[in-house]
Amino acid sequence: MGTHYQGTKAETDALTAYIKLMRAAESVTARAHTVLPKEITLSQFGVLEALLHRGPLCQGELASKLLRSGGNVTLVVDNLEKAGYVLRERNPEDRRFITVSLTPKGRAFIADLFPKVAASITREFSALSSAEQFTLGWLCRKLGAAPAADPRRSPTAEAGADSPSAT
Amino acid sequence: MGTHYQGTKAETDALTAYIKLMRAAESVTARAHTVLPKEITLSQFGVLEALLHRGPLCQGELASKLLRSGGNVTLVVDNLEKAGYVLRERNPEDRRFITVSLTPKGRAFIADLFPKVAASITREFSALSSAEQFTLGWLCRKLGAAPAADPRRSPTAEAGADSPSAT
DNA sequence: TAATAATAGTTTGACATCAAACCAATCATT
DNA sequence: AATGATTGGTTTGATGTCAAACTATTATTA
Repeated sequence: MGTHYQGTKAETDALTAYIKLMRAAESVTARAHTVLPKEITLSQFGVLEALLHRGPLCQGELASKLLRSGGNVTLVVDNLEKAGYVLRERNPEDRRFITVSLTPKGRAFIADLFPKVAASITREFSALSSAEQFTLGWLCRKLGAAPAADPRRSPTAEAGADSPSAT
Repeated sequence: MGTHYQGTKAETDALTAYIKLMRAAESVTARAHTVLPKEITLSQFGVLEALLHRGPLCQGELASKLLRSGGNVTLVVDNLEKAGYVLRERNPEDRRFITVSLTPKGRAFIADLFPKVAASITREFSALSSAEQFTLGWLCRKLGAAPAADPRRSPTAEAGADSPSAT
């Protein structure tokens, strides 16, 4: 999103902030990503991390935690299952649900890996002071939450879980 | 990235800020995305916008502006070419380069569309004051730029173009 | 109870994305 | 000029991603 565009001040301000937001998100993710071993992807990491910190979940819950479509979760869980990191079990109460849980192998793997990723992200954020990190989080929160006074928005990326201990 | 993880304060601070950063980037993009007509994708929009505001570019330049791999640009340009929005021309000076430019159809399309997307993003950012937008941009800039005192980083997402009128 | 929602997951088709292997053109060095 | 290295693009194979159509299961309701 360039600013070779002659709009109002409000527009150039917003676009300028937007491109920086996107660059920061992409850069930090790309750099944090480098600590992942090659046998796992970022999406797979996300699923394993959710299972580690929240316990077994059904696929719909995973989809809403990760802000991804159901079809996407089906595929990512497929790949994790093939790799032996997770287990699928039909819920006998309501056979529509499938509970996904970590295998011992998966648990050992993610329990070892997560602290490394956390350290990596912490290292990235050390470019900002604690107060700056807080300010950034606060501004992002306002931005992400904003229903933005407009109807007809995509359903995707609208489920909550944005507060501190909530992922 | 949850915070059901008991790490140091620096870690929980960084992770908390990180998840908010990612949520904000995803939410804003998803919502801004909804103004795109269904015949175009976000990636294709990115290429057209770059060509509109910077003129014809070769694929390598597009890749570095958009922080994408060369192979990716090849595909996205393929699809834009099929749709009749862009044109590929070998550079006669140096036949390794391929110059990508907008067709009249492509130019009319993106010239009409861009202001709508700009307005949409501006609407999203109206959740923040002008000063807050500036602060957010400044913090994101520090974060995105940060070489983070660590070697062995991925080459991807490292090419500059982060300042105001620079995309 | 039978017909009809609604819900959870899967499948499909199109596009995106990367890394790695590859090809073609140019440059560098001798 | 010939060899070798570099550079720009393409192809391939694996994964991710969505929306939309589909299946199976449960809930509603007539």
